[in-house]
Amino acid sequence: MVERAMLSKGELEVARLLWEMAPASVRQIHEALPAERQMDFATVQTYLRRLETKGYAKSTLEGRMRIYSGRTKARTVIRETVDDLVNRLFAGDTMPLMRHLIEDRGIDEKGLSELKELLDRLEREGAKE
Amino acid sequence: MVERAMLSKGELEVARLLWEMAPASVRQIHEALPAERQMDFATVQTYLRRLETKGYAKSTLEGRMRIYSGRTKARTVIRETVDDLVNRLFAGDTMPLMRHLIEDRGIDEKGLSELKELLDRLEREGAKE
DNA sequence: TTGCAACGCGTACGCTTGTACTGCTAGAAT
DNA sequence: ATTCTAGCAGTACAAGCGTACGCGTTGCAA
Repeated sequence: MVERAMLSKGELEVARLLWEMAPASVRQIHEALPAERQMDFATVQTYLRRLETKGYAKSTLEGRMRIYSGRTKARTVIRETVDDLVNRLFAGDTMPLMRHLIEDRGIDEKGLSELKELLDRLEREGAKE
Repeated sequence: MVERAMLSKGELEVARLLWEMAPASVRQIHEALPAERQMDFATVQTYLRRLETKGYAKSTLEGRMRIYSGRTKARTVIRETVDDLVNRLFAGDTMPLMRHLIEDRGIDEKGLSELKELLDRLEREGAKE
């Protein structure tokens, strides 16, 4: 596994859109940003360039437009990011985060049943070590 | 709610220890750092100072030692931090994070049953809106 | 009583991040 | 042919962050 520099908060936001939409032009990503998250076109450009520099994205010129797509799986980045958070905020223990998510943020009906299902399945398979 | 500057990753680590141990001296926090997380004494000092500046901690001089304790509840900071992560990485949707935690990180027997209990309780109370 | 070890406090400094401007260019419009 | 437009690449730059040195001080050991 290549050692990649960790993504900053801003980069993460852009990366998420990239995973969702890739391949995508700068403009597409820029337009996909949530309205309240106002950000300059050029800023998005910079983020994408940095993502590429750090090895998280690749791009090609399509005519005069640069088209980006991801080069690292979302899942990998998510794992790394969440791991880092859990380490720093909970000394590596997942449960407090889980508790927080469920108790403090609350989940809706659908989430609730999905979770229960997930847990049941895990139980049947035997909990991971 | 006072507008506090967000905590950086490093600050979070120190803040966590502070919540656990407060009231605590710089040295106590420094020693409580996990062995592999090598960090200079002076660095811990700086973090604590910054935590205080940002309004997350308060301190008093006890003889020649500065004793710190938290001034914001852990729960609040955790909420803000996790919210931020969820927003950036999952567009504000909690479920993917939950799924990730359960499926990709795996949980042990104990966690599994605790979670199930939690969910059952929630279900009885009626899922949150 | 002299010196050292421990501590706080101020300061430093290079790196990263957030945010954006500028100059250049190629295609579109007039 | 000339001007407008949209996009890229490069550059900028202040604020924040990670990390730590060094000075002045003080309680304790010798």
